[in-house]
Amino acid sequence: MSKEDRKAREKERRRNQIIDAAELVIFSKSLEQATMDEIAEEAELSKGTLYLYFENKTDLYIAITQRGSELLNSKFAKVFAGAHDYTGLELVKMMGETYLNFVEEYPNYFTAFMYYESISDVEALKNSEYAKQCDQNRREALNFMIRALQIGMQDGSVDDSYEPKELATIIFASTRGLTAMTHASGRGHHFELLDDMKVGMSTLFENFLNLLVEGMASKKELKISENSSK
Amino acid sequence: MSKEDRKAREKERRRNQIIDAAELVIFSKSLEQATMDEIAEEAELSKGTLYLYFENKTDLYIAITQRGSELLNSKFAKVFAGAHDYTGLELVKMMGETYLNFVEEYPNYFTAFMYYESISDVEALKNSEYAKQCDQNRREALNFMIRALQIGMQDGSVDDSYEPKELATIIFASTRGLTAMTHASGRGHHFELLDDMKVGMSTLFENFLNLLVEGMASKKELKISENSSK
DNA sequence: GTCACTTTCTGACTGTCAGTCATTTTAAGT
DNA sequence: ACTTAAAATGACTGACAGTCAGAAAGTGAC
Repeated sequence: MSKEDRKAREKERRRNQIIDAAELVIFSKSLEQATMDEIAEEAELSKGTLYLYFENKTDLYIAITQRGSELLNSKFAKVFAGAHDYTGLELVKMMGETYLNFVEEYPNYFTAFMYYESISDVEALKNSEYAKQCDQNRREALNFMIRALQIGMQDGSVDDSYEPKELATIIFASTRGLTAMTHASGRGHHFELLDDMKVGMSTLFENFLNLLVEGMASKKELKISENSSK
Repeated sequence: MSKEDRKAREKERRRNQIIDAAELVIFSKSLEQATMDEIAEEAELSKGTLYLYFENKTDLYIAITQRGSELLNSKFAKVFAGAHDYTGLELVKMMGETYLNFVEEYPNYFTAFMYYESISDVEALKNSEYAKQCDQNRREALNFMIRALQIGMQDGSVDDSYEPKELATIIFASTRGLTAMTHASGRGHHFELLDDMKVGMSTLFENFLNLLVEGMASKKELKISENSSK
């Protein structure tokens, strides 16, 4: 049925055209200051049309968020494409770095992530197809991390007394906290902690990873040496 | 000048009365769904009056955020009130637990924190006196953590090869990431990771702290035993 | 090429709500 | 009681998200 196929493709194109326009307008100002009329004009469509493709303004912004999460996951996937040459622990570090680079390269997508997470009106999420995909993508990202940890536990680089899922969640959540800070201080936003201390974000992040790695690295050799000294 | 004092106090009382009402209304719904008219009615004042005390709706919500940050800091202060009996490392852990408890006890304040951090319109922040206080409170919270670390470096419980400020920032940011996840999964919000894995948040958090602690604990004895085994 | 029918698009319109401001009310001072 | 200053009011405005009746474009049959 190339007929319905083509139609579906065209619909998809329109959708993307709208999201493109929305990114342009919203990223140049902010969600609150951007209006649907502006976005419609940028997309060279009428406002009414936007509502044929998106439930409402929030839904449209979540579609942008979804794009961002897709992009981030593709970066993670790339890391894993060359996974053979690295230990699991190295993969974990690389994922962390990938995350940080993403935030620095696409701060606007990260702003969208932050907004998405701050949505307190749960109903608004339930009605959004894009929100479901965002969540799905997050699960997928977490699975990457779980895989990295499992590899690490196999090759002995990661302490296998942790539950991989649990450890992955911890690493993910804490890394997100770090990146959120990077993001905040990257603009004139909020308390400029990093300006106060004369420490670059990359140094900070490196230390963070070291801290984590130190905590999760396999303790086997150390344990042996500990015992042997007693 | 007890005259101006009293006036100032009354003004402060009005202000609090409005914030009380705003909390009641906004917490029961959400920021978007709450209207200024409702808040005014709840406060038994007219809408116009709200604007004598707050720049705009966002500013009012930031005032709530500020309250929350004040409350959180008071909890941190309590931890330090009994600091003598604990090592620096223990204090760090206790601060983490305090944070987690706060999120569980006052999820609405944490929602406000999340919103505050997601504000992408920087101008809106610049105009808010409350925003400045929020930032100030954050700095203060960070100082608590720095002090805990310094104590730890003194008593030998914390690895002193780190820069205290830097380490404090890392711990804070990553802990925030964890608490944000706790918060999200505490409601029907977003991907219910924690439901998937049959792991309680408190267990997860405990492991997180262990991981951090493991990484930042003083390595001196270990290093000695490592050397002695070679 | 035209008619019938469906799908897509339009933009004027509506309702809601944040924020304003001329006017009133209350308080304080003399 | 009168004056002046400060605080509070609520009707009003402007802006904007979201709607919907009707126009336009596309499709296919004859």
